[in-house]
Amino acid sequence: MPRIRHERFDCSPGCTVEGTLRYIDGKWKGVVLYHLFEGTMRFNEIRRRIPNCTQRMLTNQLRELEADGLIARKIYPEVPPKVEYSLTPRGRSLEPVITALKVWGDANVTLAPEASQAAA
Amino acid sequence: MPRIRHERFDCSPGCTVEGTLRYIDGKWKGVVLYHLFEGTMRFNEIRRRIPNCTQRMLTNQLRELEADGLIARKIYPEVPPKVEYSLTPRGRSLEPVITALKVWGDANVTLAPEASQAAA
DNA sequence: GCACATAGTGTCGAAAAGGATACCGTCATG
DNA sequence: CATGACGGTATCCTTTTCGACACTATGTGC
Repeated sequence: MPRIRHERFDCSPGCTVEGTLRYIDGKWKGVVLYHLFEGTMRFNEIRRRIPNCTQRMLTNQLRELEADGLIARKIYPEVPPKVEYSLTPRGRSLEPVITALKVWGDANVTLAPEASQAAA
Repeated sequence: MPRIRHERFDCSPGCTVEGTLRYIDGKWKGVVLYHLFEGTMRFNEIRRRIPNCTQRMLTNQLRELEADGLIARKIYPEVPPKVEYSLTPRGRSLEPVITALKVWGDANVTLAPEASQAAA
């Protein structure tokens, strides 16, 4: 998964903004991170909290977050399998960012867009 | 332009995070907003600040930001054409978000990714 | 007449992201 | 023996996004 979005971030002063975006961009990364702030969780625990996300997508997002060093994946060699996800310090340092996103969203985002124009 | 990303944001408590992301997601929106915090600007002024963004892309991003009510577009009926872009109050309210993104980015984003692994 | 600047638009095509679905191995339960 | 839970993969296909490039209109300067 390329995950490029921008080749470099020194083109312009505001480019580090895009740089950060690179990490949380991905359809479910924001929510995943948000939930992980609550604490360590197992795969299906996260899954249940994000019902609209398919298993494949969740796996994808978790893998990318892991590759970016934002979350840690701990496998317990048991049966049935048990895998726990938690934030790394780097991931935890994103908390103010996610919080800012959430605060703005709570104030400005219409929860169900269709409701406002579903008068068709 | 669909710009959906998520159908609704009430599926899970963290979903407003994705809701906010919907507005600033788009390859150059973060930078565009960032630059507009400095003040009103003309089209080519913005363009010069984001050299890697093509004209068509910039137009696109500006149109989407406008449609989302984050920026205002003022056309002066002159020749040669003159169009000014500025933030709306709603757009300005995103400032803490963009700032949070920038702060984290400044601290955590490697400016030129290839430099760190271009040892090929 | 030609090129340049402004602020775009239109079309095309490639690449990436996302979704649906089916499948894997193992153990416990019924 | 069949089923379900766990934590995934593999494959296929569609949608979305991005980038390149050409083209528009008008007025000015040469």
